Amino acid sequence: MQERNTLQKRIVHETLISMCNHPTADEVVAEVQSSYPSISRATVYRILNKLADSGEALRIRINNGADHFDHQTFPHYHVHCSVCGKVADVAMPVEELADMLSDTSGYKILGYSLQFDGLCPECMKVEEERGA
Amino acid sequence: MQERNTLQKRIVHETLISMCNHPTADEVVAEVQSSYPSISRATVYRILNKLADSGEALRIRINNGADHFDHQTFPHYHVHCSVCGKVADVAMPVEELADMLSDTSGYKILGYSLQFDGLCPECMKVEEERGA
DNA sequence: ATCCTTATTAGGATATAATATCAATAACAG
DNA sequence: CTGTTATTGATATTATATCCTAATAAGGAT
Repeated sequence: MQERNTLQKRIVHETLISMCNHPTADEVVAEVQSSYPSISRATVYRILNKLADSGEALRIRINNGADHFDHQTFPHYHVHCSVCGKVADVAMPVEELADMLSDTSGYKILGYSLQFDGLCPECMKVEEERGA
Repeated sequence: MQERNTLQKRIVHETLISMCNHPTADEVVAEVQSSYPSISRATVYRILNKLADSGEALRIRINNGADHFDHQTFPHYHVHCSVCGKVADVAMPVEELADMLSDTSGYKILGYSLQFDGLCPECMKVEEERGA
């Protein structure tokens, strides 16, 4: 048996979808528990991680703070306000985006960070050998 | 008096520059303390933050792990191996980079995350009012 | 060179975020 | 319905980073 459909998974995912402000894991916990007090923090964290790992949600890492989650999975980017911490969507091609953002969005862009995740050649080799 | 040139600042910055593996703050602490045991963790963290905030270093946030630092400040990006955790540089224009990376680098790209930091219009307003 | 002001530091305590542990629960295949 | 085992709840623990405070020292003024 591989994976089970539990009430908790459905509730956490639906709650995330209903929240449009790029909530942190703890904000999702609070929202879930407002309707289902018996669902534990560990469960919400576990399910959010699974959603992020499987590509059903995005995890957004912010300097000096908790991870935020986004149920929108189409390719897009995020702006994070250094003062109030709000996270907002950006839906544009990325080249020279920082400048465009400064010019057109009203944001004052101070910096950005792009990061790819995946397997390096060495680890892919190991994975293949384990699988074969 | 605005800012003071301390031995600690020089040592931390020089140590970061000498480390080419995108070290975490704790790795910088260990390296610094191997030569200067009296320099405290809090000091190294403070100085690394200051370097990142002033643009003299880059902070790279990684899912499920500590921040990494990079003394190279020219615009470039990073690949993070999900298995071994290594961080490597990417020096290419970013459009459709994920696909290019998969094809040419030997990495298997599973996802990426781009994030801008700055001030949102509301916070800029507040800042301006405070300054005026 | 010496004094003064105050930015900075050392070291430990504390805060915060996320994960590990493990017994109890419940999904679902047979 | 039953058995297997993935999943959960609750809490402990870890990991990462910051806060706090007295002591130190940078660098301007004398």
